[in-house]
Amino acid sequence: MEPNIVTGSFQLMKSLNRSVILNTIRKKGAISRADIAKTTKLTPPTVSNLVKELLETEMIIETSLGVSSGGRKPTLLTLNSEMFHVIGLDIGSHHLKILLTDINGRIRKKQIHPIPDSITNEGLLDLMITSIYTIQKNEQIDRDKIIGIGIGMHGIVDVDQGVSIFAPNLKLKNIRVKDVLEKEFQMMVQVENDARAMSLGELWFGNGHGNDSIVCINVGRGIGAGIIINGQVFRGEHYISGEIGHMVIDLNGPKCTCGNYGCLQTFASGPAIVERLNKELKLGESSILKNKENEIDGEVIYQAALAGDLLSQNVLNKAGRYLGVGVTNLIHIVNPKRIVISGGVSNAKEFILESVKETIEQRALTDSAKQTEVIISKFGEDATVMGAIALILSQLFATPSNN
Amino acid sequence: MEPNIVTGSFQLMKSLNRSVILNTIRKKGAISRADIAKTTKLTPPTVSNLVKELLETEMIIETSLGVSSGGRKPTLLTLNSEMFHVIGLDIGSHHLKILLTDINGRIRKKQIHPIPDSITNEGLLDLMITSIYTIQKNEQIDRDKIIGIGIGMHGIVDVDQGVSIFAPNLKLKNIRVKDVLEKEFQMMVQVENDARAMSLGELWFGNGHGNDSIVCINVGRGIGAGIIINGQVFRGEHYISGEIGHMVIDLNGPKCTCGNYGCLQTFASGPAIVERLNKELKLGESSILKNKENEIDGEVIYQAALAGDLLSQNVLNKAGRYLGVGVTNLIHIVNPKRIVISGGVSNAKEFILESVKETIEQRALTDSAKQTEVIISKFGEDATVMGAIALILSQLFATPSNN
DNA sequence: TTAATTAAATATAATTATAAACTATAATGT
DNA sequence: ACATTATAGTTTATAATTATATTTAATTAA
Repeated sequence: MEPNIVTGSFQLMKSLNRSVILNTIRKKGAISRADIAKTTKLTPPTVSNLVKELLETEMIIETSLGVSSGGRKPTLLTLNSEMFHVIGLDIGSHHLKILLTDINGRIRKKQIHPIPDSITNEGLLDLMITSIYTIQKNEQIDRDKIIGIGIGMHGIVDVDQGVSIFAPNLKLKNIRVKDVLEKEFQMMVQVENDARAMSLGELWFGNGHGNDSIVCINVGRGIGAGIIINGQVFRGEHYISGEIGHMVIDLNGPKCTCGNYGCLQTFASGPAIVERLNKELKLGESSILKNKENEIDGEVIYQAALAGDLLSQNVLNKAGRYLGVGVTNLIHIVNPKRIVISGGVSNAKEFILESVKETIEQRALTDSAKQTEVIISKFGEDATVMGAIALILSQLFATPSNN
Repeated sequence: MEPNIVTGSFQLMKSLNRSVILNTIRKKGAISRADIAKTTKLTPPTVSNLVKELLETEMIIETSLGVSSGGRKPTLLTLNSEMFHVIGLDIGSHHLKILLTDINGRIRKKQIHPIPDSITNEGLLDLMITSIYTIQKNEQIDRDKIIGIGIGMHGIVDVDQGVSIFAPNLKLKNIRVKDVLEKEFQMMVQVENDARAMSLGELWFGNGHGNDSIVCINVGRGIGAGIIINGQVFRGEHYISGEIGHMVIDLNGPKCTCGNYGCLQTFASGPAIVERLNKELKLGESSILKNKENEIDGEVIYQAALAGDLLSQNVLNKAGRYLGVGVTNLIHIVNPKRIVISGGVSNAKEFILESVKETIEQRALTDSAKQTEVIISKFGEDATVMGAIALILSQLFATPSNN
């Protein structure tokens, strides 16, 4: 089965130009036909014709008149953000987060539903469906004004089939998300791994904005990366690109849940940090967390560090340095312009970020590699669900490549 | 400075279709206009028109008549391989290898020139220029029948500027290869890092053929990888993607030349293997290489292993397992369909390949990841120079994306 | 021989971008 | 106030292509 060959045709030409114009409006905000022609190098009549069609489909609207510096005032065009909407879902281990946004990614409504323990495939799909109906009815938005449903979930996702192949934290396999939701709602459905969705979210709306080659690292219970190359999510052959949690950085390191030894995850994930702190406490290190062994989690350690607890600060710093080793390996392989760190552990940015940066500075091979930008996610907890929104928008605004 | 926006135009449409047709002829060999129309889904008149132009430029020729199953015999079209040629250079540490091929990558002439010790930038450029004149005159090929010059060289290469930023083995910096050669020869010049060139060579002509997402790992004095995604060389932001030789796999491992500890290179490169064997000999291990410490290099170890020397076999096996750890890390990050191993160490394939595969089988996260194909380079020593040829051909046959 | 079949060329139509001319509108200078 | 100039946007005509339909050419098989 050959992949469809992209040939030049009138259709392609037109849809390419329509897409160029649409993206120009999206990126520049309110812009006149004349300015679109200038920035895209399309001729004014071409722009006028395609703008007319876009106005008819109500994808864009004429808003106001701009200022003139001598001459007719430009009529400014913007996306018709009131008209169309997108739904995003984040399927976590214990909660389903659902978001309704406009076409610019501005949030209209956010809801959270608990996911019962030992849920089945059908149960989860039902929960997704009812949550979508609920948010849609609450906000009274016609179904045909919703463009699509994006879903970010942990584990391994077959994006082409729209199937969650394995979701370890829910103990589920082969959930046919796309099929079921497309049948129920008759609209575009995109399913993606959480870290990869996240990275697209940061690219579109967050701290990756303006770049086209970033890596987003999700440090929480596990560690996963989403790799963006040329503005596209990079998935690899079997949808497991970016599984850096199981990158071996110490052949003689601690045993990992995956069976190997010295995976990055055993050094820098949330659980690894908690474990390290507990170990140090047992060894008799002094800390304000002494005798609170049962209450300790990531947030507690972070608060203790903020309160000046040296042991907590030290443990977080160390995690940052280990993470830095993994990040440096990643820089030497993928060499992105910017790395965005998100997930639970990134909350403790004051104690993590600097040691990651220092480690890169020490270890990277070249001056340019040392200059790789490392920043914290803009969205924190909401990174995945924003990414789910971006999944749909990136389809909507994609430049066509087949006819 | 915005990147040029790709807009639809008649030019683009036509050049896209011309490129589609040209690539169809390249891939399928002798093919009729009618079959081109069928495989590309272009209409017969479109194909006829563009074929006429391609015949006029002499890029393709009508060869023979095919067989008919009732009806007019098809006239078969092929690339005019006799007409156009490509030159490839491999700049090694001690030798310059130069190759002249036809447009299908078939070798017409190969020459090797020694590179003097302590050569200067100018000296190296002169050597490149004279080697090109020599091979051109030897084969009596007009300059306007040579499409371009591809160059693969070790170290860090700025592909856009065509500058070798740093070539450690030659102790040279900032060699302005592209500028100088383009001025001298008035033709296309492409410079690329050796491992990346190599990977393109394997993709076009070698053991990556038919794939569009492979990783080629060059294991020799150092370890470097070339990553191919969607048929394109992936370079990263600062041209250092694939520098896996300095991927840390053991935080407490041996010191590397780069200053860090436990880089993959300290476990699985040629020098690392020699060093390990010497160490074992000093510890008193029995081997046919005993008391030959001064003669030992990679080739000697390989021959000893072939001759049944257990220590040599063991050392090579171990290197394969360490390499496997690095490769597994790479699989979890880049997740290619196929991995091609080349470079000096890959000569010892009988003792390396199986242990790499076993390690992946043991360590990879998912069944599909375990199934990543691992094979040895088709070209061995000539992998880089074949890649240099592929650099030019990939430009020549590139599908246009800007006008 | 003749009908059917396949290949390729030709004529004509349809689609869309492009160029040039034109209309609309506003700011500015006198 | 009014001409001049500048800018925005539309209309019309034209050019560059691909798409469709038709024709011609060359074979094979009955």
